[in-house]
Amino acid sequence: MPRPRTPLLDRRRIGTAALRLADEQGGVLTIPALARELGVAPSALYHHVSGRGEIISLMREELALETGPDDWNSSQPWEQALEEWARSYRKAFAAHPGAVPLLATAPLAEPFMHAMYEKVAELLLTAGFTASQVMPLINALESFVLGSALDLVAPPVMVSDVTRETAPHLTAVLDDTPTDHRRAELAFDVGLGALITGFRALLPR
Amino acid sequence: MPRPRTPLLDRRRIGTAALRLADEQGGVLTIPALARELGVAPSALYHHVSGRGEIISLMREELALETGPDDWNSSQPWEQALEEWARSYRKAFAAHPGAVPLLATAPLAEPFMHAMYEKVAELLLTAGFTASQVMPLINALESFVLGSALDLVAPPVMVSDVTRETAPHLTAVLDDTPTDHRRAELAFDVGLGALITGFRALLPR
DNA sequence: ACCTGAACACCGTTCAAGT
DNA sequence: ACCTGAACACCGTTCAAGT
Repeated sequence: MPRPRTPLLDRRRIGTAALRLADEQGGVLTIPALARELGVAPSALYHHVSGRGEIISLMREELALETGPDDWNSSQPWEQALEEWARSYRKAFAAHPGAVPLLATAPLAEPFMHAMYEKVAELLLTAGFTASQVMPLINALESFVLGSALDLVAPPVMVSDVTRETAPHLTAVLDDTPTDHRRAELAFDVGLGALITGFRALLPR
Repeated sequence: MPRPRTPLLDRRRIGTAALRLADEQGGVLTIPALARELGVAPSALYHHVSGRGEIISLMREELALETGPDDWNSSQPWEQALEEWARSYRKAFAAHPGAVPLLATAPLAEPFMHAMYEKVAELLLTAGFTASQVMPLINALESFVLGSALDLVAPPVMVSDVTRETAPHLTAVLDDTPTDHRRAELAFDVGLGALITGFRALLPR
């Protein structure tokens, strides 16, 4: 067990493996399991990261790499560009649903965030929003995307017999609501559309 | 150390203490610390709850009790009623910012959720939305509220010197954005207003 | 610089024993 | 029924030792 000629580990590989593992295990991520996955001793990880928290940061970096600021096209009407951004953002989470509870509790990590924000900020300023409007708009949309990511793994609302009696409107509504993955899709589509409509209403006409 | 004549513990007290403790400790909740807070041995907790997961459920129940379905008035124009609901929902989270990462990763717990949903479902049906529209609308708004709750404890975006050079639009925008708690408030206000405007646009006119 | 293996403090949970 | 104290498996992290 000497030092290998070529390193077994690097931060990128740790992030990738952690993301895959957490997804498979439904949000449970332990250092021993991660080390096993990577074929090293648990202590080896500490030569590359400062601890568990940083591993989760690496997972967000990995996620951001998969989205990438190039994943959406900002040279089109701002409504469509913004929608494309939000969809690509959420798509990254949807690719690792099991890991979402670990990832969606904070915005994506530093360098990527800046690249993303810069692009969106320019988009919205060009669209005619004021400087003081832009960041709230971005934050609001991001909150919606993170919340919607969590919604991907939310337990379905159950219609028991008591529900049927005590909550007739809810029951009627649930009867017209899909129970599979289309439930969260639908909610995201509706919310995203509404947000953009609402944003447009803020613009001088 | 016999059995006390009157029980030291019940689920309600456990939930309350856990919520307070997690808030103080910034999302860190351990069984030993909780037991110490309650003046009992850690093992005593297992006579009232099945484990750590259920304790977190109790915290959500406690939060829901603080909001309560009576905290907002549904007999007013649906826009205002819906806004009041969303605000009271988020206010509950804002009262325990430190605990948010533990709480916002799932919707509030069972019985309260149903009472809340029933009331909102009736509100939206009466407003003229179709049965198949209502649940997506509720889910979208809830995702936004949960995401906004997480935004309460999001790390602030830092404007370094490199940002200033590589991200001029972002820099300009951040210069016009508050850095204190009003940042998240503003984002919530803007997003909530936009969502409701967008919802209204879905109604037949 | 990079990995191993032993070691430590600590956590979540179980269970027999006590009233 | 409700609590204690001991016990167990397991986790995150540190560190000396090896190349």
